[in-house]
Amino acid sequence: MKKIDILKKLRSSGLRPTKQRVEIARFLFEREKTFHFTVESLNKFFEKKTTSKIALATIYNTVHAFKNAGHLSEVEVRGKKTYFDTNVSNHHHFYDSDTSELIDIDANDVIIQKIPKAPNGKKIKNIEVFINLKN
Amino acid sequence: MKKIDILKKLRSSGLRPTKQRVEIARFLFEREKTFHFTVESLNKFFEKKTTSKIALATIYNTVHAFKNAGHLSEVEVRGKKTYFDTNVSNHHHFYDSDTSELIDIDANDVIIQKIPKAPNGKKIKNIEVFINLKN
DNA sequence: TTTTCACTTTAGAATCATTATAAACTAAAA
DNA sequence: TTTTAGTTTATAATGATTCTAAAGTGAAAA
Repeated sequence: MKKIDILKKLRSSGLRPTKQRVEIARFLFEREKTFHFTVESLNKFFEKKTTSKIALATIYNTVHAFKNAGHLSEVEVRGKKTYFDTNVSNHHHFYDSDTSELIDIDANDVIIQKIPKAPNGKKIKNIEVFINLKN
Repeated sequence: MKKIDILKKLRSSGLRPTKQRVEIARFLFEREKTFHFTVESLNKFFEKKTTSKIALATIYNTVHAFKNAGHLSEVEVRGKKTYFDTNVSNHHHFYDSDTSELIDIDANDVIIQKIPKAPNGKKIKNIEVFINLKN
């Protein structure tokens, strides 16, 4: 992902490109593959990089702005922490509760044949398939 | 559900049948249909019944014992509160984020035709289909 | 029956993730 | 420059959950 795209992501999220936000955005989006993270894991990463300490509140704010702009999705995982995904396309997940690891499943790798119709005046927004793993 | 079954549920969860636990168990299991609840909703119910006030910690302990014994399941819902379900059979859910309401979907009403195979030495424990609703 | 002892309940404290706050900081525009 | 709106930050507040320690309860032994 090019620098200009990073700036575009920030602008489209209503965020000025400050030093902290650019760092967060680069860490999230300058990679080959999409990935999953929690605010805690992001925070740990920036704590290790002694060059740049970013306040927890800034990480929360920035991540939420990206999420609201549609640049991040939130994954349905039982538990305390919120998992985010830089893959915002429609897709599904494996979840390994032993390692707390999420693995993406491409939307094309799941075909659902039969689905009940939505109740009383409601419509289906989206369908998430969650496959729990064991050893 | 008969009284003896209530006692059975308690015993099989490793719980002595105390007054508080019997009350909780009866509220959860003495009904025609299964239902969803949170610890908060249970607590509110017992607060209203002025005859019997049950400490929050007791509710948490009892609910967890039932869950560990397999008499309750925990539903995958994004958000702070934990949702429990007295339906412990394999099934799926609609979720209405407007009302925070969960609706059961019978396992037979969802047919999945294609599924990716589990990664590296892992097996599939179970599959949860979660259908988000909108208006 | 009384005693014992393990199990329970309870209120309140502690914890953990997250959100809010308010003061100090930054930077673009007037 | 000065202004002004937007930012970062440390810390406080919140809310769900878990822990703790003291007081309560009850089944079974003596």
